[in-house]
Amino acid sequence: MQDEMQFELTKAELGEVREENQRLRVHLDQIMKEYQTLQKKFQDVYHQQQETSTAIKHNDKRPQINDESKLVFLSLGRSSSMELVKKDKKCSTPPTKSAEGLDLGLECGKFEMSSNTQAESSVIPPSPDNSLEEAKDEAVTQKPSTPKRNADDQEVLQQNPAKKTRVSVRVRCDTPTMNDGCQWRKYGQKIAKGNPCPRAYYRCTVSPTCPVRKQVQRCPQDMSILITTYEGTHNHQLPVSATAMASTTSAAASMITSGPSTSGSNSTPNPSTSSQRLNFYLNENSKLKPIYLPHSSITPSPSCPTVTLDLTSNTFSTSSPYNYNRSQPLTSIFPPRYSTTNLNFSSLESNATPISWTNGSFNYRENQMGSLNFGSTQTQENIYHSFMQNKPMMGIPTTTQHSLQPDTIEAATRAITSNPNFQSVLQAALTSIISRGAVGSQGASEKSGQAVKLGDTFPVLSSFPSTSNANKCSTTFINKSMAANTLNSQAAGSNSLQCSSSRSKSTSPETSRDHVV
DNA sequence: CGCGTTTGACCCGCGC
DNA sequence: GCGCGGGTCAAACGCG
Repeated sequence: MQDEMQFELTKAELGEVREENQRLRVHLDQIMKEYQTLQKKFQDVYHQQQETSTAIKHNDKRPQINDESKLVFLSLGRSSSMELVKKDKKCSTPPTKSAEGLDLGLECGKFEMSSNTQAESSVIPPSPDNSLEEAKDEAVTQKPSTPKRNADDQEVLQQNPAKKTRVSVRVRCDTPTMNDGCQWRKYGQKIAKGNPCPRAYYRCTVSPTCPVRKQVQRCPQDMSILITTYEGTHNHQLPVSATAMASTTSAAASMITSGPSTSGSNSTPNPSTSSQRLNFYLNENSKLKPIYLPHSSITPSPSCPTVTLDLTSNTFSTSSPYNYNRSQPLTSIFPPRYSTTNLNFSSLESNATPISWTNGSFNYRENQMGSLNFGSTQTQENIYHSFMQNKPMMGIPTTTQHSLQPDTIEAATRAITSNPNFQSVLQAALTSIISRGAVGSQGASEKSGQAVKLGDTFPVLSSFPSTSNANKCSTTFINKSMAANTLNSQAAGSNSLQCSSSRSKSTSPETSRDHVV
């Protein structure tokens, strides 16, 4: 009798879960429709803007940057760099609508990134199921196995400039090196000029033939900042814990390698070109729709392109992310021979540090799990706001939230969902959360705090009609998603952003396969 | 003993 | 051509 009763109960529960799933699907469809409508609107608006900017561009006599000389500066945290703060405060050019509040606007006019133009502008073909790491792999594996330099090497370098792309990561870290999950062997140390701190040279030892090297150096301006520069791409399977950083760096590098076919002319270096536009293109129905990224600047240089991911905390005190001087390059802290592009994903909050390297590990603050601060992430209004009120994230004072325009959220969503490179960066960040959670909750049940926290992070999911069963359902959904994501990023090195909130809104065919319903 | 680090020497590119 | 500086090599050394 008891068994029968339980069977009936389970049956009823199953029915409820099915109903809930049904509701969720309807809700998802609705959101997708709304998203498509909004995206279409955005396209129209952007198309108009593009026409205007193209006209301006044609009149612009500034020389194009050299493909080989790009240093992209991605600030995923909040940089304490005074230079950045100063530049930001100086900025005067009004922001583009699409970038409002996001720090995703364009600064570097000639640096255009497009997932669609990757194949054209780069020798590295985009790989659908491999992370951008793979793309870099192809470039790097062309290197001679011997580290000795020779004429052939130089030839290859010239033929394949993308191969020398570097990714520099700036993080606050007390330990001598940050633990990125990979195995490194130190093979040299040098005192670089202008920096009292020695620069250490490491080689990847996971595979004896792995060409990847990294340089670790303290920032001369702020000793607490560790600058790790990665060069090359692993030609082997990465440890799970290493995938996050690897995909982050490769994604960033891919931004460069997928860069401008439009910057073909190798003009002479000109500081005036520093204020250029950094375009992320939205891929929508085969049309390229750039998103503008502020805090980006490029100085032409013949040197190898370097991407800098700034994961330090940013002490922006300005209330507007657009009050920077667009004519001012951000290259002051970098050698002038490198061009720089700064992609600033910083939060404007002064007390929230989403990413930190503590004890040598790449960590998101526990109390901010999954909180990717693109501008004022805490203020993802509408669907987010009620969620936040009900379940404010620990450590994030909701009372001090900045007001974020709805179109800012839309722009962010589009940026995330439309550009694979951007997605990869985010995916890497998320992967780091996931892998960390996996480590921290080994053997834990499906309803571990990790999963719940991750679920909490995604407002779309959390805003779904919720019942007690629905919660179970959503949690399962999230866990499955996350498990799939982890698998994707580990095994296949998926290039797409494995973010539930994004996925639910994505309409691109490339990402549709990631939809989990 | 094996592995990783240290460190001085060497190589090479670049600017003058 | 020369000097400088970044990057790499490899012997010596230290540690488990």
